[in-house]
Amino acid sequence: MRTRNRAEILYRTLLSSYGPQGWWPLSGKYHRGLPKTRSQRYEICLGAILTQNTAWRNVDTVLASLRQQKLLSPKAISTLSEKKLAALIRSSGYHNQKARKVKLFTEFFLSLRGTPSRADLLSLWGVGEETADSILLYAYGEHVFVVDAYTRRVASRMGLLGPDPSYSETQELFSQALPASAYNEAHALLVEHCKRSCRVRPVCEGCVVGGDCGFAGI
DNA sequence: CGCCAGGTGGGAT
DNA sequence: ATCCCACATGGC
Repeated sequence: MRTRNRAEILYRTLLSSYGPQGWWPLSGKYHRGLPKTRSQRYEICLGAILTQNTAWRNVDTVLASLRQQKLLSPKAISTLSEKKLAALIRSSGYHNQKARKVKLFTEFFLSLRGTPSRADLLSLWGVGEETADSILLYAYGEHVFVVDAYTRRVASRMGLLGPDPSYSETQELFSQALPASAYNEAHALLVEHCKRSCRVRPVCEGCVVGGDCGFAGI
């Protein structure tokens, strides 16, 4: 299908233009490949929750601060009260809700053996589709394509999908267009692309996608 | 200073 | 199923 082909071309264009992104970012550095330790895995999960509708910069501040206070571990978090935790993660926004989410997730994480199922993740209060898929892909190396607001924006503006595409149809498009080994990199590249060019108020000048996007821009 | 950021859950339609 | 809204801080 032509749409699939264009999605694949988009990925190749972004990769050759921006280079490999080396995701998931951990506090203070970037991490390539699967997390090596349980601690890194936990940090990725925490970041996935804290970054919900929030700029990564604000999340990074929180993670670095938790790390410095030796609180960046499931056991340490589990000993904190929800109120204490909320104060510690304040600058990531929605801190009251997120404190509850993190507490619930942490209990889940401590009881985990091996890789969680998507359904188990989704059953947790505060874990929706994007967060579940981010955790599966970046913390556990499962071959799941992560859809976020950026992914939908690009796909929609390029005419790969209609306006306001659903999570599942967006996921299906990219899942079928790309090899599973590229899911990790593709998501990271789409984020980078939207930060540089495909913003809410698009900066079409200098956009690497150029002619393959019919979006009029501003 | 208003806009925007790697969403989610709950309630109404 | 699909809208609509609350949730909150920080940087540009």
